[in-house]
Amino acid sequence: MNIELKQGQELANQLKQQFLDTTQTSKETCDFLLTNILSSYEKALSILKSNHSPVIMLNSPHSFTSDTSPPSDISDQPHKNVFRKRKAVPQWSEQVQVPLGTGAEGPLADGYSWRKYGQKDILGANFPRAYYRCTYRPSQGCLATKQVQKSDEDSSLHQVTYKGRHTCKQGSELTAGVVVFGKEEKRQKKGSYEPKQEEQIQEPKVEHIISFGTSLKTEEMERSKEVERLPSFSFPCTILESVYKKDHLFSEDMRENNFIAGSYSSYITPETSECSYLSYSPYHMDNFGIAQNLQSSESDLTEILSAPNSVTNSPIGDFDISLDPVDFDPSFPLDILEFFK
DNA sequence: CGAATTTGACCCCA
DNA sequence: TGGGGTCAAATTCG
Repeated sequence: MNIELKQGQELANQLKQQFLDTTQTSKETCDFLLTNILSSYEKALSILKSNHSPVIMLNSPHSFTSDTSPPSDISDQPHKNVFRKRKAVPQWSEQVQVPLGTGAEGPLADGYSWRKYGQKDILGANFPRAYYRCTYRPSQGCLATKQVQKSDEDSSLHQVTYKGRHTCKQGSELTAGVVVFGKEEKRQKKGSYEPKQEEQIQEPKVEHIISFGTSLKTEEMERSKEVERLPSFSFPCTILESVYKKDHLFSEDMRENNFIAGSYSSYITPETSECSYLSYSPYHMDNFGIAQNLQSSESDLTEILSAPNSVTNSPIGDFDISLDPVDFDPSFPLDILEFFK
């Protein structure tokens, strides 16, 4: 796997050089490089995938709606600058699939310490929804929260909705690859739906997890409700797309609080044309050696990438622009260059 | 014994 | 008014 990744890195570097010298960049060259990069990643990730890693499936990009967004958000304020600061709490959701028979019956840690503060039976849902907030909320004022709800259809599937960003500095000095599999449910109380695995797993944070993409995340942060609800938004099959659940939003002010969205490696399988799969496997990613400090790098990138938006007033359009010139496969992680920093 | 979880009550808003 | 989200006292864990 390391070989494949190394190769991908090399190819990405070549591609980077091509970008730097756009006058001599041929479409064929880029195409070739990208094809090989994708191939390398596909191989590497398939290895990961077969390693009993929990799989995170981001929600289908085609299900964008505005369930939780005020319907009047656009229509009522059509002339407002879409990039105005919004105080909406950034929120997004993921579907976390936990492999059976691994001892991990619940959603695995996402790199943060969470403390459960409530559980609620949800109308129409077979399983209750659990509410978590950052463990360090009292001490550091971190307002990040998440909700976890088991899927009705597949009990191994958990819908995880994150709200807010972590502003805390968690105990991230733990050894990489902390294995939480096998942590047994100790309590057998009735009504205890949420496996304990969910809690107090202080993963080494994103530094040990392949980044989902700095540039991608930045774009996410540039998004507003209005943008997401534009009907013309139709990325065919991208990680970007799948990140944005229909009824959840990314607020542009996410960057202000060092929000981390890229905690998972991502890839698209050839067979998967409608959704993205994120292999969330911090336990097997030690070999990547990719230590990204997203919290420190994203603000700069945000500045860079947000520039076009301010001109075109169309983040979506900017996406296209950023992809088209090089015939980017939309499923290809946009942050490939950052990926190998 | 401090920290985390449970769980019924309470609050808010559509 | 009811459903979803949060609070906080009681309970359990380590």
